[in-house]
Amino acid sequence: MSEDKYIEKLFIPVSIGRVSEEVVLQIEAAILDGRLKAGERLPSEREMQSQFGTGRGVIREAIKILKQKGLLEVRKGAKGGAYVRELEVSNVSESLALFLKQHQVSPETLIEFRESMDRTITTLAIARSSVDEKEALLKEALRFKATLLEPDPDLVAAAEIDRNLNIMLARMARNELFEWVMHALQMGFSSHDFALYEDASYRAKAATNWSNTARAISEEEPMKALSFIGLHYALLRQCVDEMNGEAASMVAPFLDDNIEE
Amino acid sequence: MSEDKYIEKLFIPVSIGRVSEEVVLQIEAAILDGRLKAGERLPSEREMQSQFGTGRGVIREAIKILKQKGLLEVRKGAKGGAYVRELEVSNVSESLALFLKQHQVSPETLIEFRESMDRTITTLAIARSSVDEKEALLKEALRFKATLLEPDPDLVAAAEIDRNLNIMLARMARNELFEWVMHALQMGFSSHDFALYEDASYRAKAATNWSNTARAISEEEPMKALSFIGLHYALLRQCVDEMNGEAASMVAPFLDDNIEE
DNA sequence: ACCTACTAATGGTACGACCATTTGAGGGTG
DNA sequence: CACCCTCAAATGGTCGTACCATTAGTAGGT
Repeated sequence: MSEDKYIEKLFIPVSIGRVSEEVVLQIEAAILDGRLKAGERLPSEREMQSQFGTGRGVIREAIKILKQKGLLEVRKGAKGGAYVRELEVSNVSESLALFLKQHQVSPETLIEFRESMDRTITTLAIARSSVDEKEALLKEALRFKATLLEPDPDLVAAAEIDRNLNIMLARMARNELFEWVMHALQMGFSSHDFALYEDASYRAKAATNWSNTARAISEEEPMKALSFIGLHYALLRQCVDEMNGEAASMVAPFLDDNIEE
Repeated sequence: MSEDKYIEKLFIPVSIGRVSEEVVLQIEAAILDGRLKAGERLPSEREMQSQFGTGRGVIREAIKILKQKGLLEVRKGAKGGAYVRELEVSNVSESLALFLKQHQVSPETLIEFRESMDRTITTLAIARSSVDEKEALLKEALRFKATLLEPDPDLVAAAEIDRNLNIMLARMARNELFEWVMHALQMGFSSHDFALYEDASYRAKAATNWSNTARAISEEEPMKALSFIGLHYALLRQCVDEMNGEAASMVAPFLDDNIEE
C-alpha cells in the first residue's frame, strides 16, 4: 500500500484547464526527462484514472494522442497496456508526407532539394565511410543494375533496392540528420524515381549511372561522383518534363547518347 | 430528412477492426481527397456518433488523433465543433523537434547539416529573389546588428530577429522544402545560436558577419556570401567547442581578429 | 510432458448523465 | 431605434458504469 505511494508518485491529480491536455503533458514530461524509459509500461488505464483523479475517457484520449505522437505503443489483453516507445523517424516521415500531400509540392522542388542534399551526402560519405561500406554500396548498386537490365524487370523490387541504396549512402555520411531527412522525403519523391525506371529508355541509363556513382564513391573520387549525381538528376528532370508533355527544351539532347561504364 | 442522406453521405457505419482507427481513416480520407475542405465544419460529435454507428467515445478519440495530426481544430460552445485546418509547417516542426529531443543530436551534427543547407539556400536566394527582398534582408540584418551592438542588448529580441532572418533567406530561395526544413530545425539549433550571441566577444563578430552576408547577397556576390557563411559556422563551432571546455585546437586563432565590414 | 479449459487483467466500446462554454435570439429599457 | 440583459440551445468536455474481446498465465486433466 505505502509502496504504491512511493513507486507511483509519477502523476499528480489534475485540477486546471483542459484535463486531457494536462494528462498528456504530465506523461510526455515523464518520458522526455527520463522518469519513464523506453520499454517501460505505464500503469493501466483504470490505475491512472485514479492516480490522476479523472475519468477513464480522459486517460484514453491522452494515450491516443501520445500514441499518435509515436511516444507510446498500446497492447491489449493481460500484460497489455501502454508501453513507452523509442521515437522512430517514420513518425517524422509520416508527418512530413501528410504535409507534402496537402501542399502539392512540384517535382522540380523535390528534385532540387534532393540534389542539393545528395551532393553533400556524397562528399561526406566518401570522406567518412569505411572501405567495407563503400564496397557494400557498390555491390548493391550492381545488383540494382542487374535487376533493372533484365528483360522483364521487377520494378517493385528495383524500387526497394533504390530506396535502400539511398539510405545506405545517407548513413555513410555519418550525420543522422541527412539520413532522417532523406528517409522522411522518400515517400514524397519515390513516385518520381519510379517513373524514371518505368521508361525503358531511361531505365538502363539510370541503372548504369547509379553503379557509376557507387564506383566513384568506392574509388574515393568525389568529383566524378558528383558528376554522376548531376547526370542522374538531369535524367530525372528530363523524364519528368516529358511526362508532363512539356517540350524538353532545356534538357541537353546528348543525354540520349548511351552511357558506358 | 432525405436531405440529410443526400448531404451527409460522407461517412459509412464501421464494421471491422479497431473502430476508432476506421473513423480516423474515413475522416482523413475525406479531407485529403477534398470532400472536406479547409475551414469547413464536421458534423457534431453526437451527429457523427449516429452516422458512424458507434459510441461517442470512439468519435472523440478519432477527433483527438486528427487534431494531433494538425488536420482538425476544435472549438467548444454553440457553433463549435471540429473544423478542417490547413496543415502548417509547425506540425512537422514539432514532430521533428520531439524526435531530436529524444535522440540527442550533437551540436556538430546540427551545425554541419545547417551549413550545407545554408550554402544552397544562399546560392538560390541570390539567383531568384527580387531586389526588394534583398534590400529587406539587408535592412533586417542591419537592425539585427544594431540590436546586438547596444551596451545591454536584448538577447531575446535578437534571437527573434535571427530566426526571422533565416526564414526570410530560406523563403528567398523559392523552394518550400528548404523553408520547411529550416523551420523545423530551428527549435533544435536555436539554443546554440543563442550561446553564440550571449558571449560578448562573439556577439559583435557574428552580428557584423550577418550584415556582411546580407550585403553580399544584395550585391549578388555569391562567392563572398558563401565565404561569410563559412565564417559564421567557423565562429559557431569555435564557440560551441569552448563551451564544452574542449581545446579549440582545430579552430584558427586568427578568427579572434576583428572583422570589419 | 503435453494439452485444455478456466481465470484474471486490460484495452475497446457503448450508453447515459451532467457540466462549461459559446452563440444567438428574445425582450426589456434608455 | 439602439443598446444591454437574460435565457435557451447547441456543442465539446468530463464522469461513471457496464459489458465485450483479447491475451497471458495457471490449474487441472490426460
